[in-house]
Amino acid sequence: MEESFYDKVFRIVRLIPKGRVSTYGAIAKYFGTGLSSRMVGWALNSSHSQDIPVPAQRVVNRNGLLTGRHHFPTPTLMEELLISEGIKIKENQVQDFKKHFWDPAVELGY
DNA sequence: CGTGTGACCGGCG
DNA sequence: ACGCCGGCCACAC
Repeated sequence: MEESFYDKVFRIVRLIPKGRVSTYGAIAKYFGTGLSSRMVGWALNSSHSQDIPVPAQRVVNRNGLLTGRHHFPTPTLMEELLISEGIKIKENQVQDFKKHFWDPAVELGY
């Protein structure tokens, strides 16, 4: 069973530690510069269909903005989850985003 | 089989 | 500094 490109994305997202956040671009880059960031968000669009919960709330755009919050069951759920993990959110924006940033290419060692 | 779309990113005017 | 445009790959219709 080869894992689809979705499963790879889900796996990386699940590897994001609690209290950390990552970006679509960072994950896409981890796959290789060939993959565009759009694919990451698109894959996450199917995350709801996965039996294994995917912490998609930890994935934000490079601005630290919770762009994907509209795709959650409730638009406030994403913010609530991040706050619940100790991340501070202000106006749909991650505070100290750079400090909470988790880069798979670095943390996982490329 | 071709077109459109998508939770983005980076470059250029 | 800001706004607009193209690119990039995968999947659905």
